[in-house]
Amino acid sequence: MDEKNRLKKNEDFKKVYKYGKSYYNRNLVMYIKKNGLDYTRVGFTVTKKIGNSVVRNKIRRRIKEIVRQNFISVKEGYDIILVPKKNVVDINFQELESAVFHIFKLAHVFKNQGENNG
RNA sequence: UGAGUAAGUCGGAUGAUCGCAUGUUCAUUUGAGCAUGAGGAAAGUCCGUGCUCCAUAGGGCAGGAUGCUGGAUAACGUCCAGUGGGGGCGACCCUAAGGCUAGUGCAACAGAAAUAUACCGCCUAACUCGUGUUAGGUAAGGGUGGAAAGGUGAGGUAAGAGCUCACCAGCAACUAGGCGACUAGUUGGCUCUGUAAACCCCAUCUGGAGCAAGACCAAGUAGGGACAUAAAAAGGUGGUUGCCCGCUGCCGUCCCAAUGGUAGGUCGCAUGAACCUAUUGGCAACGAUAGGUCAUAGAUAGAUGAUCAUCUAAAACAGAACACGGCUUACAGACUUACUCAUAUC
RNA sequence: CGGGGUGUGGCGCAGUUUGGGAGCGCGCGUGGUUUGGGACCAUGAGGUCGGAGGUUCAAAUCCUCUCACCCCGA
Repeated sequence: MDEKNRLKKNEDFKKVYKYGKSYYNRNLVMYIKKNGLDYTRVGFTVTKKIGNSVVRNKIRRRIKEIVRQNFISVKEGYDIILVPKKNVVDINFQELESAVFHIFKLAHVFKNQGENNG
């Protein structure tokens, strides 16, 4: 997972929020959109409702680590934004990992799954 | 041993695997090695500075801030040493603490009366058999209130009253000590309600905005920029934080595909009112001199995480965003030093 | 990062400037009216004035600290 695989520009975030499809479970919300490139970019949004800056940083780092470890099995050509919900504060790393896997399967972004046309 | 007061320190550690940011060396397409990598409050943004820009920051008014004294400091609403007041047996702690005797305002309800007074009461005189009525004196006692015109005691009086005296409190002047806040003493007249975190007065300070400040490079897009004061300088029309004075642009001409500048990028950006050691001035805050240290966070969707093992067990509050000096607020647990009181023993 | 505002019965608000009685509308309870309901009439309950401290005789109001929410600028 290189620097180019990070979603950074505010303009790109706005595009995904506006035109992308959304999936959710009890811990996460995911926005996804085809970007027309040959690689996938991932961004993270942790809102102020989650907690103070220490809590927000910890959650963002954990999600980033989960995505980094499993990035090799994600399909190319998508912009993805992950937004944690408030109950993420109370769950541990393994539960968060299974929540991320669950939402990736819902959106069909793993390489052994079918096409997502979002 | 128990209870307490003050000051200060730490605030998870070590190892292994994967991964991040910056710097540097080697390779120079990918990459590899090494070093470093959040706090005591980084927080709140409550003050003060540095730094940057503003075409008016100049003068005056208004507004704002501070408010016992002396000192420290780049500066402060901070700190130190004192003074007065308050609390504690004590160690010690708290203190927006200038001026209502410059002026104005306000003081509900209760109460007779709220800055002036006579409801009950006390006393005297007249009238009445008498309960009492009328006129006058009084501020001791009662009741109301946060506050009723010094307090306590004695003398005095028809009853009373600083009316007189003693002590105490307060005020003014003088003398002595202290740089000063103030303290001590003497004398005097004889007493003055509270509120300035009410307007206000006095003393001191005060231009505004803020690193998303601002400087440089510069796609797209768009026409833009420079100079001058000639007939008149009067006038008109704009700008200049609330107002006035004052200051200033335009009411002309010329030039240019370059100029200005958005997205984006580079800088600002970390060597600083820095830290350590020694000597030295000062009660202290703090300073002076000499030597030494510095890659020791510097991002821009924003770097510290995940798993395992051991200690003892998972640890509190909490994450730099230009920097610094303070204040305030949050904080599991552990520890150090000095002092006070009580009890017991020697 | 900077600037500004709000917090008062269950809900929406006034009162804060100039300190002394805590109020208004809707809603709620009870009674009346109606064959019954609505509307209407009468009456009643319900508030630590976001929290803590201070000034004052007295604080929703003045001052300081603090918490939550909302809006604006770049």
